[in-house]
Amino acid sequence: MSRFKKLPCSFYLRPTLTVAKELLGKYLVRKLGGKLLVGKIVEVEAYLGQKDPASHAYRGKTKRNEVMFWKGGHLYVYFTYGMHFCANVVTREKGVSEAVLIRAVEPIEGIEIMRENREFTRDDWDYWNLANGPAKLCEAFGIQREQNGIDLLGDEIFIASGGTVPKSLIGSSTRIGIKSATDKRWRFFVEGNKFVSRKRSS
DNA sequence: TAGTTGATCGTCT
DNA sequence: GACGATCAACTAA
Repeated sequence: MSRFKKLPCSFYLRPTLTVAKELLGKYLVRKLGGKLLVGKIVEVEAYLGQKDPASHAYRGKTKRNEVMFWKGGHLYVYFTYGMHFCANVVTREKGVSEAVLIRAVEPIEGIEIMRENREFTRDDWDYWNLANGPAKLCEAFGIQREQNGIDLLGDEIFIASGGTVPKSLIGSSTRIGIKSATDKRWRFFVEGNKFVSRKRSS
């Protein structure tokens, strides 16, 4: 799959807000059972560790958020609400607990596999609904607890270069589902893209 | 169509 | 013992 070129480690070592914006338009690639799942990233949120009251790492390192302190280029997967997983890309150098939450992707390849993973049965659910939310994305891509701490420079899961979204098309807003730090507009998404979460269908 | 709530459990206080 | 970086179903208007 030379079409999908893995991003180098250096991509993840830059400032988190920069990485967050540049992740838009890139491809999330997941190898699962010999099949390839690919989605274009259209929505992310930045979590700036100790500077950010909404971050898991705000109060310091714990067993749960340990991966956020690792070197950029790892995957931090956490379990929440008793039933959901969310995937983050760890950024910056080792010891800095910053990460980017991947909130939504546009399915590109392996759509049938994603359908199976999400157990789609209803015909009126179209594919734009497969991964337009952090927990749905993880379900569709088969990302669970075992993928916590995985190396994004490996072959199982990685981010591949793709189009870069022009600044004029990057929208920002407050982050979703959190109650603190609502003055930080660290959610970024592709303006007008129908695969972004929290958009009503019509 | 907008607002509210139940499901469900690992992690932290 | 309480709550959460969520989702989807349900209720009211």
